[in-house]
Amino acid sequence: MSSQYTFTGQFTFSIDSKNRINIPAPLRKQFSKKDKKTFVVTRGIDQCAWIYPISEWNFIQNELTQLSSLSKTNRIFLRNHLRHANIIKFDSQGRFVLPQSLINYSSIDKDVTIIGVLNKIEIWNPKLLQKADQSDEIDDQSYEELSERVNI
Amino acid sequence: MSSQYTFTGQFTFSIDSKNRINIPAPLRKQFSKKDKKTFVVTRGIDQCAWIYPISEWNFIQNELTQLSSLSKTNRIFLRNHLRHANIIKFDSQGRFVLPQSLINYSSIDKDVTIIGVLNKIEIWNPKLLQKADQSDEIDDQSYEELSERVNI
DNA sequence: TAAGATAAGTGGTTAATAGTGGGTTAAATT
DNA sequence: AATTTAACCCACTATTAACCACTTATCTTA
Repeated sequence: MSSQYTFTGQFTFSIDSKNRINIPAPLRKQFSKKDKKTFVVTRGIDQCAWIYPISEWNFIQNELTQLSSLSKTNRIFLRNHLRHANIIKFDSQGRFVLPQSLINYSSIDKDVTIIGVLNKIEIWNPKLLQKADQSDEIDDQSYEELSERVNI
Repeated sequence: MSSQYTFTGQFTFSIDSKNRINIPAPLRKQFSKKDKKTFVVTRGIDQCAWIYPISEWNFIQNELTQLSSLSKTNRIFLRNHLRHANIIKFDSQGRFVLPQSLINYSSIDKDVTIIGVLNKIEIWNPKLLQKADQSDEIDDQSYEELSERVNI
């Protein structure tokens, strides 16, 4: 199933004294009415925060409800993926407050880089993103594997 | 069948001198009118307490009645999951008293971490949760298996 | 190209709500 | 009947969310 969202682009904004971050207008405009300015911020797998529009998140959540809590692996997985998920709305100016736990997790200081990655938005400390950019090279072998799945 | 409840997020509160714990407002708001502030607190499989809204609990109970008591595993499982279940309502401030037996079981002292895990809420001693977080790593093999079932 | 108009980003203030503590009354237990 | 326990109510404080205002940037149109 493919998403209705196709976030792209990169923006650098600042986080204010009340921990509010502005969602760049080009991304914000994509939010459909049915999502009512609502989204989920959670831990990314890398050292950043992820934002999913609520309808996207609901889709993921539906898959998670299939996992029984009798399995230990499932319990750990569910706990750690759900407890960091915050349901949030952006205000009339298009901002939201980034929870302190996520500020810590992604080592965000004053400036943030916001990038669109198809069905989600990522919030980075600019320096960490730059570092990840340099170190996280994709090797040729992985590119070969990707080429079989994605036709660019 | 999927639940109407989709609890998420993490909150750290304190338990007061009368053993009352506040249910975080974002979670409390989800309670539907038909559940009338009523829920079941019981032992979690890990060292924590689990909270199910009463309608969720009724659904689980239905599933449990399918298990034959001829099986020893079933007998033990049923016994241990049913005998610690307390039906409770939260007060007009949104608090409830956590039974002493569950305080002991989950080694709760002064602070508690409350996390939403879809159809249930977990109550933890913050230190134990942190410890569980560190020790309960999911190995690569399990991640592989999960990846075939959940597309995140 | 310049000026006006519109939208975007940033900052602060106020009002509502959430969390916490304690006290009083009703109920239950011994 | 007395003591303990649990439910209910009231009140204070801190945090959060809604609101208002200003500046900067971008787009439009003359």
